[in-house]
Amino acid sequence: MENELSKAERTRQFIIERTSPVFNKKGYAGTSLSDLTEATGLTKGSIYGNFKNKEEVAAEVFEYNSGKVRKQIQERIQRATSYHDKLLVYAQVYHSFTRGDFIPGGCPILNTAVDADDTNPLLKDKAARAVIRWKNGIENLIKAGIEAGELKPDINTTATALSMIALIEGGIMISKVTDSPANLDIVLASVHNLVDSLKL
Amino acid sequence: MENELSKAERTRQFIIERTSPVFNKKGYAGTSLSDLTEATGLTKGSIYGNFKNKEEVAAEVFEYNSGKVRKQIQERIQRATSYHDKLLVYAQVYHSFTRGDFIPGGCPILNTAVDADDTNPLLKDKAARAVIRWKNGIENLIKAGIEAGELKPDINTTATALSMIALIEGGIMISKVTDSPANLDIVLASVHNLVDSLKL
DNA sequence: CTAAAAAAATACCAATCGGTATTTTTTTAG
DNA sequence: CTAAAAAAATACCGATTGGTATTTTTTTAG
Repeated sequence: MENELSKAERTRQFIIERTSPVFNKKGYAGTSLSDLTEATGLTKGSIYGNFKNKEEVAAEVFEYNSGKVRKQIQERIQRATSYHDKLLVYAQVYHSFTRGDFIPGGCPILNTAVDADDTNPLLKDKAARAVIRWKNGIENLIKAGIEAGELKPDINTTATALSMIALIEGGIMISKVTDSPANLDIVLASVHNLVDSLKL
Repeated sequence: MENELSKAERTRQFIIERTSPVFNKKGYAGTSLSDLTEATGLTKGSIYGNFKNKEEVAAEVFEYNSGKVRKQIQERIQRATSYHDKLLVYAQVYHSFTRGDFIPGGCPILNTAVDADDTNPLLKDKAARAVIRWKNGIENLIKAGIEAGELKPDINTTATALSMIALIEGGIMISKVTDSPANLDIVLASVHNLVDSLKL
C-alpha cells in the first residue's frame, strides 16, 4: 500500500470534508443522516462504521472548518512583519469570507456557537474553546507588540481582543443576513481603525 | 363576550407567547411540532387550526420576540434626554440580556439570522429587516444629535451604527458561548466608548 | 336558551428520523 | 495469491417528523 493513511482514516477525512459545508449551513439539528449520505455518496452503514453517531461527525466537522480558518490566519500572521500588520490579518482574512466560498456557510465559530449554545453541550464547548483561543491569540500579539515597543503600553488587551472578535462576528452576521458584503467591509474598517489606534 | 379579542386571536397569541422561548433556543429546524404541543398544552389539531404551518408560527414568534426587545429600547430612548444618552440605551438594554431571562435564548435577531440565513428565506428576510430597522434607528438618532448640536458633525453614521450592532451581537455570541456575562460587559464598554466619542 | 359557526381534540397518514444487525465487498498483511 | 480483517452496503428497526381529515367540544351571535 502506497498510501500512509489507512482506508478508514481516508474515508473519515472524506466524510468530514464532504459534509463540512452541510453542517456549517444547516446546523446540527438541520442536518440529517440522508444529507450526509447524499453529500458523500456513501451509505449510512459506512458512515456509522467510521463515526459513533451524527454528533461525532458534527464535532469533527467543526474542528475541520475552524482549523481551516485558523491555519489561514496563522499563515498570514507569520508572513506579516510588524505586530500592527499581524493584527490587521484578522480583518483581512474575514474580508474574503463573505465574498468567495472559502468556508461555505460563513464563520463556523459563529454558526456553531449560536446553533449549539442552548442545545448541544459538546459543540458549544468546542465553539467556546475556539473563541477563547482566538482571544488569547490576539492578546498575545498585542502584548508582544507592546514589548517590542511597537504598540502603546497602556492597551486593555482583553477589551481590545473581545471587541475585535465581536466586531468581526457581528459584522459577518449582519452582512450575511442582509446579503451585503459591503456591510462587512464597513465593520472591518472599524476593526482596522481599532488596530491603528493601538500604534504608538 | 367581555373580551374584545376573539378566541382564535387569543389562542394565536397564547401559542406565540408559549412557544417563543423554544424557537429562540432551539432554532427552526430544532423545534418540533411536539415541542409546540408540549409548550402550549394544546394539540396539533389546535395549532394547525390557528396557523398554516410550523413556519408561520416561527415567523410570528420572531416578530413577537424582536418586537419585545424593540419596544423596550424605544421606551428607554424616549425617557433619555440627550442624544448621547439615547444612544447609550442600546448598551444598557443588552446588558440585562445575558443576565436574567427577558428573552430566553438570547437575542432573537442574532439567533434567527444565523439559523435561517442559509435555510429559510422567510425568516432570513424578517431578521434582515430587523437589522436594517435597527441600523436606521441608530443613524437617525445620530443625525438628530448632530442637528441638535450635541454630536460631532463629521460622524460616519452608517459605520457607527453597523459597528454598534456588530459589537453588541458579537458580544452576545461570545458571552453566551463562553458562559461569561463579564465578556459581554467588556464589549458593551466598547460600545459606551464609541458613543462617548461621538460627543462634541 | 338555542342553533350555527368556530375551535379544539382525536385519529390517522406517509415519510423521514437516527441508529443497528447482518451480509457483501474490499482492503490488508503475510 | 490467499486468507483473515476491515470496511462498506443492504436491509431493517421503532420512534418521530410535519401535516391532514374527521369528530367532538366550545364559543358566539341572535
